[in-house]
Amino acid sequence: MAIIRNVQDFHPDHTFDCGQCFRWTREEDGSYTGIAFGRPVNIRVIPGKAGSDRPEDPVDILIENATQEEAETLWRSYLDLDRDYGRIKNQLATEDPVMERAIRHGYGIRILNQDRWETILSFLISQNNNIPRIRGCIESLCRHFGEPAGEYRGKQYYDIPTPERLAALSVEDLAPCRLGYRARYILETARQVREQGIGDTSDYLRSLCGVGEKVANCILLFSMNRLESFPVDVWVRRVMHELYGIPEKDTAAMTDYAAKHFGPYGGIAQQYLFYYIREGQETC
DNA sequence: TCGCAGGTGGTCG
DNA sequence: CGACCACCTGCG
Repeated sequence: MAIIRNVQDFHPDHTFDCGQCFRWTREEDGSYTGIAFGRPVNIRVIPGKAGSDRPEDPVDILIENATQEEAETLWRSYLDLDRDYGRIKNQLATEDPVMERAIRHGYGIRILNQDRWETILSFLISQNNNIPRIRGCIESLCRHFGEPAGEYRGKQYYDIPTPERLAALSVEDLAPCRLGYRARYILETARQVREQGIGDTSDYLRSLCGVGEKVANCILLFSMNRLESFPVDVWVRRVMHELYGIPEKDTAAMTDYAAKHFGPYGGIAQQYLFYYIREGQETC
């Protein structure tokens, strides 16, 4: 058991359920179990020194199945704990009552620093799909083709399958994962990554089969520290239309608005808005 | 039965 | 270019 003390602006519900990740599961006690760095862990928070539990009070983060050293070297960075979200939130909420409300809703959101290949696969699968099925597809892909990553709390975990492993498969091999037409995207992308390596630019991502503007922005934001990236999906489109008055189908105008008003933190703003608008739905 | 779900690629005009 | 539209699959 490891502990990271005195953390502000972090809430597991907000961070793990704001749509950026698909392999974390909420437990009965409000903690989350998931896997990264090839290691399943459970993460929960307890009140910090202050003892109360107002949103602005610091908490201690408990990480089960990790050493204290792993917590400091891996998980602190994964959870983006060294960034000053308080300052970013103030900046975003200034003269923006919509954003102020959204931030009050998801005050504990942090942008995870996820594995790039996992993020590519995840958001290839996410297109034209719903969240429960996305999670099922990824789970199935790992179970069928990923390396065992150990047992935890009575459940066997598996890593995300490597590009090399997937590149050697056929669409028939992937059929049990029920990926639909995305199976071809995954195979072609895996083969391109095997041939060319995994690139680190927006243009590279866009060159992958099945990666368009939205998915590329998700990959940049969730795994490459590009916090200005502003993925425009149907939900964000809805917010930008209903709450900011931008024409429903004008993606470019939404992107421009984000660049102008949210600047270097467009992606963080996107997560507050996404979490805010989706809360009203309660579909998943 | 049919539309829809965190889009993309292909095909028109 | 910009505006359609098909697309696997499973659920309501």
